[in-house]
Amino acid sequence: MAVSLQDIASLAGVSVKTVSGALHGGSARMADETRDRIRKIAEELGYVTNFAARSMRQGWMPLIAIIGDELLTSPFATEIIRGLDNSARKADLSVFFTTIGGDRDIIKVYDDVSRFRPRAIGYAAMYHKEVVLPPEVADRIGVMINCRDASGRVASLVPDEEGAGNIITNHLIDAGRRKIAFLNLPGLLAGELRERGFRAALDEAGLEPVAVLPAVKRAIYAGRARSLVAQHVADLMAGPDRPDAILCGNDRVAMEVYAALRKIGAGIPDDVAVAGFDNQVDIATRLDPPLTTMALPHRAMGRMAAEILQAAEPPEGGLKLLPFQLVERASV
Amino acid sequence: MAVSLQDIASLAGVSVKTVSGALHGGSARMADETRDRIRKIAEELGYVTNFAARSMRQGWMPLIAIIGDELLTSPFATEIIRGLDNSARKADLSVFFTTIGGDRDIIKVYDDVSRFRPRAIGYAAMYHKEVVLPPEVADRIGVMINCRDASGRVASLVPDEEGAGNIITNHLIDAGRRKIAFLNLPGLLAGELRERGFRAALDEAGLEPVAVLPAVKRAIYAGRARSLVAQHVADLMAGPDRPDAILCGNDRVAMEVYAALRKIGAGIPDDVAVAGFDNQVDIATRLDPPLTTMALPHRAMGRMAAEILQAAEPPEGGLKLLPFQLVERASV
DNA sequence: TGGCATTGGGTAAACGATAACTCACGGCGC
DNA sequence: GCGCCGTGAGTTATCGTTTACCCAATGCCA
Repeated sequence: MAVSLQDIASLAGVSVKTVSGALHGGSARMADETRDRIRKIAEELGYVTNFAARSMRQGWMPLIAIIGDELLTSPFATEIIRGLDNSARKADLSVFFTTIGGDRDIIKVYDDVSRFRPRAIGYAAMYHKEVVLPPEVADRIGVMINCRDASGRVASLVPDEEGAGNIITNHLIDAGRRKIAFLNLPGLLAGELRERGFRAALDEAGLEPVAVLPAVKRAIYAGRARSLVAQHVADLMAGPDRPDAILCGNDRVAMEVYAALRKIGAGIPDDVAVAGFDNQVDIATRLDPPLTTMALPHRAMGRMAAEILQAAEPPEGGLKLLPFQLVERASV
Repeated sequence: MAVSLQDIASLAGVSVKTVSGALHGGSARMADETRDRIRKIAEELGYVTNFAARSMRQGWMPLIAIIGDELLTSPFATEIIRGLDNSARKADLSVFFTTIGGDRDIIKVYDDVSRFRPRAIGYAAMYHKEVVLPPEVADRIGVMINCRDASGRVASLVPDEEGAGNIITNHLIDAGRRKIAFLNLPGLLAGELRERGFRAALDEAGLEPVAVLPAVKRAIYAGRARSLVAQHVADLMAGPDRPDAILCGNDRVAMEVYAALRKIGAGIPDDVAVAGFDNQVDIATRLDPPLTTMALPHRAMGRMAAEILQAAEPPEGGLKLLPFQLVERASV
C-alpha cells in the first residue's frame, strides 16, 4: 500500500539500511551522491515515514499524551494546548489529547492512551483544583497541568493565584484606592487563594478590606447570578462603607458587577474601580470600560509542561507556581 | 520494558498466538479454561496492547486524524470534537487533532499526521467557509467538516445556513412580526446564505425586508462595533420604516443590538423582537431577555463525520447540509 | 477399525524501520 | 610489500502482533 524503505531501496539499487540512513540518519557517513539520489527517489515516490514501524525499535511513538479531566471547552484550555504544541513540535513530538468522561475513568483512559506508547503522559485540569490520582497511574504521569497532585509526588504546574491576588490588590492601592471590596467565588480553590493574596496585600498596606462577599458559583455560571450580585453591590454601595474599588473573583463576576453598578448609576472607574481575574478576553475587552484583570499563565504552563515531558527523567514532584500578568485597561 | 504477549505466553506455557487469540481473538475457538487463565495472567502482568505492533500487520493505527485550519478555539469546535469522539469511540477509534498554522501548511500537516498511519483523515474549519485543497491532499481527505470543498469531490458537511435563515424568519413572521430588518455579516459565507434564506422566507410570505444592513466583521470581533451598530439601530428605529423585529447575522451582533436598543429605550420583545444565529450560549442565555436563536448543528457534524470516516469506502463527494435547531427564548 | 471432521493449539512468516555487525575497497605508514 | 584504518554500504536480527498454515488428538460414523 504505502511506500516503504524497501520500495525505495529496490529502485535505487541499494539496501534498505542505506535508504534509512539517507532519509533519517542525520550526519551518518555516506556519499553525498547516494544520499541525494535516494532522497530524490523517496520524494518522487511520496515516501512517508511509518512511525509505528519505527516505534517497534524505539519503544515509543513520538507522542506526548495529555489526559484532560474535561473536554477542552474553555479559551484557557486553548492556550495550554498552544503552549504544549509549540514546545513539543520543536522536539518533533506531537500532542495527543484524550478526555475523561462518561464511563471512562482515569484508569481506563490511561490504559487507552498507553496502547499508543506515548513518550510521556500529562494530566490537565480545566480549572485550578486539587486532584487525587490512583497510585498506579500517578507513577506514570509526568506532569500535572493546572492542578496539584494531592500526594505531592507528581510535578504540578499551577497559576500563582495568591501572587495574583497580591499584585492586583497592590495595583488598586497604587491607584489610590483605599476602600476595597472583594467579591469572591466560594468553593473554588482559585478564589480562596486569590482572596488570601488580597488580604495579605491589604494587610501589608495597613488597610482593612471593606467587605468580602461570597457569590454563588453555580448561579454565576448558569447566568442567574444577576440579581444576587446586583443585591450585593447595591447593599455595598448604599452601606456606610462605600467601597472605591471592587475586586472580583473572576471576569464573569466583574461582568455582573458592571451591570449592577450601571443600574445604580455608579461610574467606572470614577466612583468605583473594578478589577478581575482570568483575562477572559471575550469579556474583559468588551466591557465598557474595558476591564483591568490578571491574565492566567496558561500558555506558559503548556510550554513548561512540554519541556518537562520531553525530559529523559521526570523531575522531582512538587508545586511550581506560574505568575499571572497584570493587564491594565480602563476600569481602574 | 512493557509486557508483551511473549511474556504472557512464557508464564502460561502456551504460544504467543494462543495468547493473542485469548486476548483479542473474540470468538475464536479455544478452550474456555485456557482463555481465562491467559486473561488472568495478562491482567496480573498489566499487559497493554501495543498498537504500533498491531498496526504493522493491519496497515493502519486505530486513529481518525482531523486537520483543523485553526486551533480549536471556539465553543463550537468543542461540539464538533464531542460528536466525533463519541462516534469514533464506538468503533474503538481515537481522534487525533492537528492544526495548520505558523509555517505549517496543509501539505506539511498532512504529511505529518500520515506518519501515524491514521485510518482516515478529515479536515475541519473553524467557521463555515469554502476551502481549496491541493489535489494531492484532497484525494486522501475523507470528509470536510464545517467547510465546503471547492472542487466538490470531497464529501462536505456544513450547516444549512439558508434553511436556518428561512426557519428563523418564519418564526418571526409566525410571531406576528411584519417589518423585519436584517443586520448582516458581509463577507462571510454564512451571512450571505442566511440572508438568502431570510429573503426567501419573506418573499414567500409576501413581505418586504424593512432593511438589510451591513455590519463590519472586523469591527465586531475587535469589540469596536458598538458605535457602528448603535448608529444603524438608532437610524432604523427613528426612520420611517420602524422595524418590529431585527434579525441579526449572529449572536454577537445581537448582543450589540441589545445594547443599542437599550440606549434608545426600546423594549425587547415588546417594541422589537430580536433573533440571532449560532446559539452561542455564553451570549444567548446571558442576555436580558435571553435570545431566541438558531443552534448550529456542530455535534451532528462531528458525529456524521466520524461515521463517514469509519466507512470502508469514502462516499461520493458533494455537500451535505445539516439543519440548525430553533432555540426559543424570550427575545421574540 | 479406518477415514474424517472438529477442536485446540503450535510454527513461522510477514509488517517497516533500525542498529549491531560485517565486509570490500583504497590509501597510507612502516 | 604488509597490515591497518577509514569509508561506504550490505546482512541480518529484532521490536510485538497477527495470520496463514500445519499438526495432534479426539470423537464420530460407516
